[in-house]
Amino acid sequence: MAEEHRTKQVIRAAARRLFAEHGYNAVSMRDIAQAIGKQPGGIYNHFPTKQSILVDLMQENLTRAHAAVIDPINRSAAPEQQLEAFVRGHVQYHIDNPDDIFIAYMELRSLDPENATQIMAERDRYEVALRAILSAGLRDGGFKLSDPAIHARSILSMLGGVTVWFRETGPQSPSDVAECYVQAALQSVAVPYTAKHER
Amino acid sequence: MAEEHRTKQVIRAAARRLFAEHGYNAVSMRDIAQAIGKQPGGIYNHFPTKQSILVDLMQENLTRAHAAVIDPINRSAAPEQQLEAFVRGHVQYHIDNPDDIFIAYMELRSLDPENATQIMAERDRYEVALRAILSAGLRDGGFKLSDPAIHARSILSMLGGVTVWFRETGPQSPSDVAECYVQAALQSVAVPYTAKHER
DNA sequence: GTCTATAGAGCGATAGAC
DNA sequence: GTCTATCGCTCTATAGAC
Repeated sequence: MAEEHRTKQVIRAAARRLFAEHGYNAVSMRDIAQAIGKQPGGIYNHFPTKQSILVDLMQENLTRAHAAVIDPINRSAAPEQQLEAFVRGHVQYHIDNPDDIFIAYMELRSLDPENATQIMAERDRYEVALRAILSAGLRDGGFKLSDPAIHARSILSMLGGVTVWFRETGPQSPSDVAECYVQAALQSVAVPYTAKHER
Repeated sequence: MAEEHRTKQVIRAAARRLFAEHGYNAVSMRDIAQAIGKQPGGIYNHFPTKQSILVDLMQENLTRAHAAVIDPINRSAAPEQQLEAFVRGHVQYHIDNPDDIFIAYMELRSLDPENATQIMAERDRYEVALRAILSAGLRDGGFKLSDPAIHARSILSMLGGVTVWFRETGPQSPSDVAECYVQAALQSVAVPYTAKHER
């Protein structure tokens, strides 16, 4: 990967923080310029439009999330273990990248139509990966669920909430939080009245 | 006056729809005026500022949600039944009022500080009600959970996701969705967590 | 109570010096 | 690549006719 200009990275960092805190529409190019100690016009040497900054941040986030959560999952392991790995990685990524996650959830509607289509297509790849795990568990009898698509969205919705309140809580460590969600996710698809699987 | 009241309600309905669709900051007074077939200046005969429209919508939503979900719960019933009633009412209210719910989640940061404090205080009353149910279930042994505060937020986060995707799904009826969430919520507090050893 | 008209401020984006 | 300066536009809110 080519080394990118330092100023561009500084702009990214400032925009990420400001977009997450105030929302894309509430942040002006002047705000970003002030945050990095430069003049507003200079930003256009690195990004052609304000919208392009948002698209850049969202694309980079999706690429990193897929690499951090989906790619490491052992696709030949049992579905229960795959789901546990997914939940753990997902929660950890959310905790490690709260601003990117917040932007991803909140600013889809701030994208121009063509950009929104592209970002949502990339986003779908993430949900498809979870759905594949649930479908595998449904086929081999390890999971009990009515519809993999519904449960995939239910789990993602539940997991998505972690960034809403994690910063507000005090003594819970990231692994505590991940443990709580792993339990909830596995239970939500668990087969009742069966012996616990061996570990 | 009846005429005044009617116009104010029309403004509310238009603002609710537009704020939910595009976000508070992306909607102008001109947009609202155009949506109701009036001129922008006339809106100020009914609301002193644009912000006051948002506050009005959020307050009304919280009042209605509390009346529809919390108030009907039988506080002398078993915690399991109270939790089920809460989840069912909560999901139903979300399905019935998607725009209000979306605004409540997305536009807290668009509020001026004093308005945000007031709205969040009212919001807390809702979470406190759920926490009381979980604590009651913890005391009488019906629930097994580590921390009512954590599980209350976990459940609310999970339930909050329903409006994100419910419109996108096809054949599921509201009662199907409520059933799915009732099961997930009850399971998340009804099964004891068995700590797993580190590998 | 709704209209027309506009004030005053802030916006994204551009031009050109250096 | 950053600066100064500014264009053209949109915004919230107000003033005053009717």
